[in-house]
Amino acid sequence: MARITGSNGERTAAAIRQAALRLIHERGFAAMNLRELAAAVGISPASLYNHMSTKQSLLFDLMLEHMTALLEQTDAVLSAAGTEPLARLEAFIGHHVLYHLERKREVYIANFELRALDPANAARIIGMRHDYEARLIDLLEEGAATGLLSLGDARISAYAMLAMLTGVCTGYRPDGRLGPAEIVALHTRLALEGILRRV
Amino acid sequence: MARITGSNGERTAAAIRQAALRLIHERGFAAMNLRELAAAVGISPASLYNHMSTKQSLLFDLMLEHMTALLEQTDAVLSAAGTEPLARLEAFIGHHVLYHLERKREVYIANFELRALDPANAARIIGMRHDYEARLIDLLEEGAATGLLSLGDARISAYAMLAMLTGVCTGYRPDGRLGPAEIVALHTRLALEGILRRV
DNA sequence: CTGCTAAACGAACATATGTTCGTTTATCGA
DNA sequence: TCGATAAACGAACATATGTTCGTTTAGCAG
Repeated sequence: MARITGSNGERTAAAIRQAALRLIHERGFAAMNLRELAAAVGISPASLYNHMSTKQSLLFDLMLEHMTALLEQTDAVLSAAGTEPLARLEAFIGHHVLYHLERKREVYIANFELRALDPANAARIIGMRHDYEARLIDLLEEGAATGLLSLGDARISAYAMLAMLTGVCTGYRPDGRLGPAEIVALHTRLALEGILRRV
Repeated sequence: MARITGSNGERTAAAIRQAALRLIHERGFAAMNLRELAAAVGISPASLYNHMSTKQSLLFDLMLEHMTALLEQTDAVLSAAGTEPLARLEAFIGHHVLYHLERKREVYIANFELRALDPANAARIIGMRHDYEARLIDLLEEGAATGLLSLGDARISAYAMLAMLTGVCTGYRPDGRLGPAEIVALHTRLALEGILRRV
């Protein structure tokens, strides 16, 4: 066979990325094979290489796109949130939850397939993750400095919050009992106030 | 070659389990190959099969042992904690964190390699996980019923707490800044009271 | 129209990987 | 002491998998 009528590079590349997200999320990167990916896209395994250089670079590109978008969106949201510490913190939490609900596959992959990356690629993604964590740590320290927050340790608190806010999205189903807005509200309150009744 | 002087089935089986825990944790189940596992144990790939039936059953056995221990220990701890809701909840949290610090590899594997299990095996592990989650949900509802806790939703709160308490252990280093006791204390407080200053 | 490039294909290669087989020898109960 | 069993080995098998190659044809700029 040869080139297919109506074929379009951009469209195929996007289809590959979408299918790869789904398959890596379902099976894991190592367990996903390129024949299966090609079949999901509807092309032959060889044709994948018209749109990517290696399996490894496919994974890296997916992660890089995700981390870039996450950082950019976060900065935009914080800029729009003004200067009041509590508002900024709530803006961060709200955006984090919504983003993680919306792009749960990217998030899952970026969190759990780091070990599948070459060391150099992994270092780059880890660096971006640290940048993201630093945003929250700064917010917490800001809040502690103004007396708004009471932290045992800003870094530990940040990690715990991120673990909670991220982990919960893993179980999210779009057709579930709760909508995104309710999930944001519940988790904002959990993070800020815990579960103990205020007296 | 043939049987090695001093060889002992129990010892080799234990060494396989330990090495498998390490390798699966480092690389993921699909990315761990049996030649590497055998080399880590110091035997030939073929010899692995004197101690396990398939690669799949090795994974399942590791997960089953972990979930069984987790459930048994939890029940023991709760039995010892008496009847006071807050004490029981703190006992659960304390045990959860300590167990997850101590056996972080098992925990990580049980959480993230479910998809590598055969459907029947996965169903069994998922059932045990639900049992575990039910313990916490019960504790939260107990606490809410007595007015101790103020929950938006017991199930969501339970998932969020577990995500936080489990996720944080992923980053734990035995040689780190904080000891287990401090980590327990910080996270108990985070879960119960959040980060907002009490007024 | 025409030719260059993009985008697809089938086929094959080299290697990796789970597993089995036949064999060998240490261990241990009778 | 002796035989059954346990526990190891090297070698091989069948298959899976990432990737490359040469070829073919659609799309599009000139």
